[in-house]
Amino acid sequence: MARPRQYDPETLRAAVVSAARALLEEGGPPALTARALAQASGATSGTIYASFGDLHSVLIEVNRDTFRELGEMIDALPDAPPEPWLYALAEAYVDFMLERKGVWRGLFEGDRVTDVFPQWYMAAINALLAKIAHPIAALAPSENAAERAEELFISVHGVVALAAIGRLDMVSPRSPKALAHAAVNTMLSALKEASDA
Amino acid sequence: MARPRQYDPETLRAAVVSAARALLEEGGPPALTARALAQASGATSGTIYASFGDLHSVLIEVNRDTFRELGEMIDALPDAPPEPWLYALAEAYVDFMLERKGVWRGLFEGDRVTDVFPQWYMAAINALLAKIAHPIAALAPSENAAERAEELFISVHGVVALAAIGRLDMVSPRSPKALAHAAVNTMLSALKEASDA
DNA sequence: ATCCATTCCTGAACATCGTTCTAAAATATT
DNA sequence: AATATTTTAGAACGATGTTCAGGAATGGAT
Repeated sequence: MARPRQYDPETLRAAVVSAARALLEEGGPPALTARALAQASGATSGTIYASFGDLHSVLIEVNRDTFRELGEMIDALPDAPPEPWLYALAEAYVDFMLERKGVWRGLFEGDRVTDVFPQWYMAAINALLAKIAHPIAALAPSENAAERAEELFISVHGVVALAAIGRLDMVSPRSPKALAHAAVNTMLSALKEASDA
Repeated sequence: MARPRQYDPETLRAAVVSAARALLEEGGPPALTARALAQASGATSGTIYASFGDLHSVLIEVNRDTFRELGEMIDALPDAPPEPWLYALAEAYVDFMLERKGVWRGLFEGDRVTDVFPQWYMAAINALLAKIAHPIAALAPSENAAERAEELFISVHGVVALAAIGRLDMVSPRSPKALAHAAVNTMLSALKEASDA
């Protein structure tokens, strides 16, 4: 007793999110406009708003996808002893994010709009931190691995943050990967120094 | 033989830059609009455009001011031995930037619009890096102090980057200052480990 | 078979944005 | 006084996110 749906909701959602990712990669957050999204996904802006509420929600959905992919990427890393695995994780993380500069900017630019982030958002971050903490705990049992993991993540984040917006060269001529490697190396050296003392 | 200037150019420039800083602090880059700037500075948007060319140039001038203030702040730090001085620098840097979150966002968000940054821009960054490298060189003469300085800056940048957009709490419950302190501590430990070996 | 209630979808409309540009304003010179 | 010249004001343009009035399309009721 109503006009039938012209778009399968899930298909539409997927098409919009996929188009959003493409737009983000093309021109960063400013390129993620309602009209461009409508054009690229085949629906009209009104339909997108009916489905997502606003543009920011589209971005959130892109981020959800990105976190899922990041998790899969990490799970696919080959097993290795703690030290090489940590290097591999850091470099893979850098590669992952810098292949998605536009998405990265969507994740980290702009106002924090919600006080409380979605549960899956925090879960994804905590999973990543736990994966960093694990080899650290193995290497330095007397250290607070969770804290060291936070610090290491933040260091690598600094590298990616500058690289993603094309400003890393203002600080260092080295590549993002080399700097991420150095960050891991510094943390590992510090862990050794702590256990020496 | 012409209509007299209604605004002293330098006064106007200063008023606009000052208004721009206030708007940035109020609401971040999105609040830096031509019309709000006109309202707050007493001139009209047309006059601002005649003087600055575009809004991005206003932002650049705000950044110039900020770099100048940052330099003055660092120069005013009390003398101290290398280690405590480095801790003091890191914490002062964090304070400085987090007192200026809006300005910080203006500095690091958005597209890189120019391939080549103004000379004073790079000079300011290099001066900061040199000031970090100096105590490192004193502590670990066998190390590449310039590279270690780049790495330490990037780590602290990671802290500030997350804190400035209100997302540090997603990664760590610790304060920005505590995390900056930890970054310095980790670097110092790594330097010691390197000279031990 | 016709009509209606219901739902879906489109696209025009609104306020605001950066930016441009036409004219008005205001003086110095002729 | 008239004109030339420069400065300023603000309307105008295209684009933005978002809303919403109304057209489109069906199932059920008559």
